[in-house]
Amino acid sequence: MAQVEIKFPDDSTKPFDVGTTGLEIAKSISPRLAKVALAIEINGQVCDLGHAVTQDASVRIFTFDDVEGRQVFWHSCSHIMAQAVQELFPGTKLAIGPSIEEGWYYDFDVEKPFSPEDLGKIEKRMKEIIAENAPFRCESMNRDDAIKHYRDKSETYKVELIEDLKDETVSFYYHSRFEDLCLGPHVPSTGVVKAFKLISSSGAYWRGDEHRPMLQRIYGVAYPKKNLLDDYLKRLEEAKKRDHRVIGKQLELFHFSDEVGAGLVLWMPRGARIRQIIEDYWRQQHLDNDYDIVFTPHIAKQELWDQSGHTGFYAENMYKPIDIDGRKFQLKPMNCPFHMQMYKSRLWSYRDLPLRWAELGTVYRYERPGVLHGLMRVRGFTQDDAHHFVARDRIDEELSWTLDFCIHMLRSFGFDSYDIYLSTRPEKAIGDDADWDKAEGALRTALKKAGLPFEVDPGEGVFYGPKIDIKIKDSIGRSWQCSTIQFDFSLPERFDLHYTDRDGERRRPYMVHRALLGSIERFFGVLIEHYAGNFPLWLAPVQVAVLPISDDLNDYCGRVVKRLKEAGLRAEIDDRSEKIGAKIRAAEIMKTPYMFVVGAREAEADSVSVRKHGTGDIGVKTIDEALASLQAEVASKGLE
RNA sequence: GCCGACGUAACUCAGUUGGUAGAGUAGCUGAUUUGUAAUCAGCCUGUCCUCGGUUCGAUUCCGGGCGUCGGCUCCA
Repeated sequence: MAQVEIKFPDDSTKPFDVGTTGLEIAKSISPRLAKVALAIEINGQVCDLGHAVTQDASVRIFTFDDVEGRQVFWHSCSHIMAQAVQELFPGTKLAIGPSIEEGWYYDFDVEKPFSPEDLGKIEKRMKEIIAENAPFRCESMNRDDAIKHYRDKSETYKVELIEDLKDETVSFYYHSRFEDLCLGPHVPSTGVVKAFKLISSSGAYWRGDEHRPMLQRIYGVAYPKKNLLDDYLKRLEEAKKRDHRVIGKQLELFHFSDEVGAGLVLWMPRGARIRQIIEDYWRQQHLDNDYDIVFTPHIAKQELWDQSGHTGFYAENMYKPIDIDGRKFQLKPMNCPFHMQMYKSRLWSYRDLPLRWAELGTVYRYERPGVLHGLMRVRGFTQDDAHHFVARDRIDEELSWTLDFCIHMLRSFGFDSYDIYLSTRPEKAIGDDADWDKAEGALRTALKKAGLPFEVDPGEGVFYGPKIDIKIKDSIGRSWQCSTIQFDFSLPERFDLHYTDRDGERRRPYMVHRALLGSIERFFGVLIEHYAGNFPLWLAPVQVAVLPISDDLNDYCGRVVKRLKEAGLRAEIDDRSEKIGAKIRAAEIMKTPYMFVVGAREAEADSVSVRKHGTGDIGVKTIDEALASLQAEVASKGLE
C-alpha cells in the first residue's frame, strides 16, 4: 500500500498508509492521546479526527489543552445545544453558534424568550444527546442546493449566511437527528462532553445590528472532565467576590443613589481618599515629566462644540444644552475644545513645543440605560486627559515618549501585562492619506521601539486619526480598556492652530490626545477588582488599625495613632469596648493592611504587636521599627 | 434603547396563594475590660422602588416610569 510521510511538531517523521485517519495517527502515538484527542491539524488546517491523510503532511493533534481543541470542543457543544433547543421548541430558527473565549453561545429565533426553567430542560435533553454518544459527520452540498434546502425549511438566517458565502460547495455537519451548516471541525462524537452548564440566556441582535431582529442567545460552558467544570464555576464565584460593586459597598468606597441618578458616582470618604492618592501621584508624575496642569470649565457655549465638530459626530452622547440668558451652553463630554482655545490664546514658537497640557477633567456623557455598569461605565467621570501640541518633525519621538510614560504610569499601579491595539484608518476619515500613513507609521514605530507586542485593528481608528489602545490585564487575567493615545488631525484644523517654525513659516502642529488611566472611576473599579479590595499599602484608605486590648490602653494607642499620622501614615484607633478578637475581625473585614494590637506588655516597651491582613500575627516591634517598615512598604508601592 | 430577570430596614435576605411585614448583621443604650477573625442583654429601624389601574382592601395582581443585574449595541 502507498505510504505518506507524517511530520510531527517535534520534527520527527513517520510513514503511514495513505488514508490513515487522524484518530489512527493519534493511536499510533499513544492510546492515551487517542482518548483525549479532539481534532487534528493537517498542514495548518484544523480537521476532524476522522479526516484521512492522503499525502505527506505535518500534523498536530489537538486536545482540550490547546486553544484549537477547546474551540472545536465548545463548538460541538453548540450543535448539541441547538439540537436540544430545536427538539424542545419546534419551529425554532437557527442563527449562529460559535465558540467563544470560555464556552460557546448559539443564537435562536424563538417565539418566546427562554426562561431559567427552559435552560434546565435544555440541559436535560443535551445530557440525553450526549449519552447517545452520536458521532459527528461531515458532508458537502452544492451551494444552491443548500440554499434551497434551507429555504424549504424556512431557516432564513442560514439562507442569508450561505448567500454571503462565495464557495461553490458548503459543508454540513450531522450528529444524532441534527444537521447544521458548519465549517467544522467537530469532536468525534457527542459523548466526549463529560460536563457542561448553560450559563445564561439573553437577547442579542442578529449580526449585532440593532435594526435587525432580536434573537435569543444561550451561553454555555463545557469540559471533558467534571472537575474542570467545577473549577470554572469556582472561578466565576471568585470573580464575583472581586466584583467592585460588592467590594465598593463592603469597604464603603463609593455609592450610587436612585435619587441622584443612574451612572453618577458618589465617592465615599474611604474611596475618595484612594482617589486623592491616585490623583496626587498622577499630578506629581506629570509635573515631573514636562507637563503643565490646566483646569477648564464644565460647560461652554454650544458654538464651541459646533466648531470642534462634537455637536455633529458626538451628538448622541451629549446632554441637551442648557439655556443661559438666551444662549445655549453645553455640558462638556470632552475636554479638548477648551485646550484648543487655550492654545489659541497666544502665539507659539517651535521652541515652545512640544506643549503638554494635562487635566483631570470631569466630563458628562449620555450612556444608554442598559449599558451602565458600576464604576466601569458611568455618565459622569473624570478623564486623566492631556493634549500634546507637537512640531511636525518631532512627532516620532513625542509618541515614543508618550507611550513610555503611559507604561510607566500603569506599572506604578501594579499592571504589567497588556493587550495593545493599533487602530488604523477607517473608511470615513478626514486628513489626507500621507498624513495618515505618517501617523500610523509613527505609532507603529513607537510600539516597536518600546518592544511592546501589539495587534493591528484595521479600520478601527477614529475618523480624526489613528490610535493606540492599551488594555491592562488584571490579576485574574481579564483585560480592561484604560489608556488611549490618539492622533488628531481634525482639531488643529478646525481651530486653525499653528506655530512659527524655525524658518519663520507658520505651520499646523500635530496634536496627540491621550488618557492614561482613562477614567478615574473605571480605573478605580479595575484596581478594586485587581486587588480584590486588598489594596497595596500606599493606596489603602486606612493603613493601620490600632487596637487597644482594653480601655486603659486607649491613651497610649491614641499617641501611637498620632505618631503614625505625623509620619504620613493613615491610622485609626478602634477604642470601642469590644474584645480584641472583635476588633481584629472588624479590621480584617475592612481589609486594613496592618493591625497594631496593643496590650500592657506592648505599651510598657513603646511597641506594638503587628498583625498583617490575611497573614496574621507577625510579632512585636517597637513603634520606630514598625513605622520604618511601613514607610518602606509605602515607598515601594508594593511592587517588586 | 432592545431581550430577559429583579427591586422588602443602612447591609444580606426571608415572607405575605390580596387583609400594610420578619431574621441575621450593622446602629444605639447598658453591662463587660477583654491577648490575635464575632462578649452579653435590651432598644430602634420600613412611603415593602415609584405612579396609575383592578379590588371593600394592593407590598402582593395588571400597566407606565425609575433603578439594578445578565446580555446585545456602544465605549473612558
